[in-house]
Amino acid sequence: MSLSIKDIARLSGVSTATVSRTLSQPDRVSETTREAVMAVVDRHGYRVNSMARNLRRQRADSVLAIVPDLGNPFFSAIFAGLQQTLSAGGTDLLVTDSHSALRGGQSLLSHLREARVDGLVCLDGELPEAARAELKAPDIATRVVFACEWLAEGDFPSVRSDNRAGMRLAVDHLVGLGHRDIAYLSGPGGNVLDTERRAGVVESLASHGLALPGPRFGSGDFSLEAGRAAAAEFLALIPRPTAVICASDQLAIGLASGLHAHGLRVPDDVSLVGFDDIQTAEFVNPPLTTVRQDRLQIGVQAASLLLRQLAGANCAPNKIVTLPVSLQVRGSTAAPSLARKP
Amino acid sequence: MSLSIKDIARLSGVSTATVSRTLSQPDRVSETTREAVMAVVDRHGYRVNSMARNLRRQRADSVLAIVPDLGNPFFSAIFAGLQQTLSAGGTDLLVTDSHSALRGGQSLLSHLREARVDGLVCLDGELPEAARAELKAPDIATRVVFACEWLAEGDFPSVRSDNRAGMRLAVDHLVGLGHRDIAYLSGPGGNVLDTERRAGVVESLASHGLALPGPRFGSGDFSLEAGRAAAAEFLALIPRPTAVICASDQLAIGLASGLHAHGLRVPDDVSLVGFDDIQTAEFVNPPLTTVRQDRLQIGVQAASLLLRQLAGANCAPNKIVTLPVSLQVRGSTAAPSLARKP
DNA sequence: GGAAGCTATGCAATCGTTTACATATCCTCG
DNA sequence: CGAGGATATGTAAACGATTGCATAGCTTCC
Repeated sequence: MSLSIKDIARLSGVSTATVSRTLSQPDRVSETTREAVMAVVDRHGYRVNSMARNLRRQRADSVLAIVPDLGNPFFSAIFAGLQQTLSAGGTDLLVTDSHSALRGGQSLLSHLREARVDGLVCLDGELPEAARAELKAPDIATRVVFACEWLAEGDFPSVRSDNRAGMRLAVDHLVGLGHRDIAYLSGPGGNVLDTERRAGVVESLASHGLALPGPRFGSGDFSLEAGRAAAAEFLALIPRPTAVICASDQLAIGLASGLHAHGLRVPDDVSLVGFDDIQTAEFVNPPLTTVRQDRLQIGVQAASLLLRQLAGANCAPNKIVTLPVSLQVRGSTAAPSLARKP
Repeated sequence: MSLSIKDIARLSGVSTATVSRTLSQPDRVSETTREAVMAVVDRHGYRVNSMARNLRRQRADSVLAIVPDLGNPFFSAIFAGLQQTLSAGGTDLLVTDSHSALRGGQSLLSHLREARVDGLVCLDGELPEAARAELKAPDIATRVVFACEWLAEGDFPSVRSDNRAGMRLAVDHLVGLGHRDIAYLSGPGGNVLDTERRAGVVESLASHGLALPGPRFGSGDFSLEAGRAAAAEFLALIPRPTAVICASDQLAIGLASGLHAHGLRVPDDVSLVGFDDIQTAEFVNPPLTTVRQDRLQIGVQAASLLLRQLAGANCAPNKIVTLPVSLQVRGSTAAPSLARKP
């Protein structure tokens, strides 16, 4: 079909070695030769065949990002960050979701094992046990970084937001407004983000001499529906909290909608804080006060961490990059209403 | 590093040819041999090296999706659809955005030309002239499909929503509510979606004996900011329209916010219709009436079209798949207020 | 019993590069 | 002038699979 390096060599009267060198190490050939070869290359629009090159070089020049759900818009900005950094280094980005990666008993690592990619950016912290075990093999572990979520075990390098600091901002904000009865709406049980965020809330409340109301509040995932469903649960809490910190924006938005359906107003009756700062947060009514994660930056950092790792700069074994977060104060939080106190 | 087919051959006492056949055409080897080989394969966790296989087979088993902006959450669902269909056929999904694909005078096609991918799903209809020209080369054109957006020229296969039908739904809805002065808020000039949607509006208005107000209204992109900026422009329209159909949800949401800032209420003073049905549409206040595109399905169809194309089923040269849309009626549209008429 | 047809396997070429090593040319310097 | 060191290029062996062709053993059937 298209021309190979042999054709170019023949057409320019040199050996394939010289053509190869002209293309990848131009200063290793004489100017005369270089110009002659390049002329032929340009005239015919020759491009090296990356399969052959990769086979020979034993690298794929690409990495795979695994997310829980490709359809979740939360990840877009992270992809943008990954791509931005990777493409600058000539590396391609493949994407998949855990579900299809694991379908049919497939290994999470098939891409790695088949040498289709050089490394993995894993954005899913809830992998099945079998997958976790595989990741820890010594020749694999050095090619994986986690981002956003991570594994409690295993010491993988990872990039994450400062979840605890975020919750401290949220708690301080609410306490500053005068709230004392503050609840935490949980995400998926066992999820590392949920665990971390809850711990952050507990920790910060404690520093104000406060504590969460007894029972765990919320169950299910990070979704709108779970938030909506939690409204009924909220109504049963005694004493009723004046503010709720939610494990995600989706939960907060869902909860707001559920509370509204039960006749409660935000922030008049209940203050709400989310986590993530998804685009929608700014547009719900009232706009959601939330902890903002810099998702683009998570992508950028994860990519560059992985790239360094692959380059053999095995500098820090269990390196963890923690990114700062900020509180976006909007309309869903206000001082608790005094009327309800007595 | 890891085992090659030679090692497996040696360990199981057969030739590499037999190992290869055992793995890819199991019925071509005897049961005895198959079991012996598979035992060795399983014991050592052997996986074929895809670089070598791809080089030999002259295919990459992967396709590249090119979007205008990876950070735009609009594309998430499309990626999910693409991935879902591709992975079922053992094909990988690479993603990039036009910007990085074209950076540094790179060709849009470098991935194709370098045999890194078998085909392209292009979701960007606003490619620079040079890129368009390249795409039309005969050996390239058969490996490309467009989705969402497309090129007016060139007869590429493409998957798209029924933009005109969507606008007919919008117009009929508004006219049914009693609106007669309906404006169209344009997206980027020259964008094929904008052109098509505007034409849909014009066409449908005409069938009701109506027409757009004279001057083009709106300029810039599909973004929130452009919508917000268009509010001032809207106020200058005489007579002032009672309803606006926007080229995208983002534009509609931005416009709503701009109008609000100028003291106009939606839908009391102006009705608004968007296009896309992005997640946020449901949560803005008032919730946005909009034309819903099935983005997952766009992905699914685009992937299967490309796969068929690559399989050589050159059935339909300039095949166009048009997907149905539906109108989501929400709170941003209402009958025009009578008070303003006189 | 032998030709014809299967089935199961092996041999070796091939895919398109990169690169270690060898070679040839030219320059420099004592 | 000849040794030694650059510099520029070529030769050919990988990289790890797939597959056309050849071969050997077995059936089958007249």
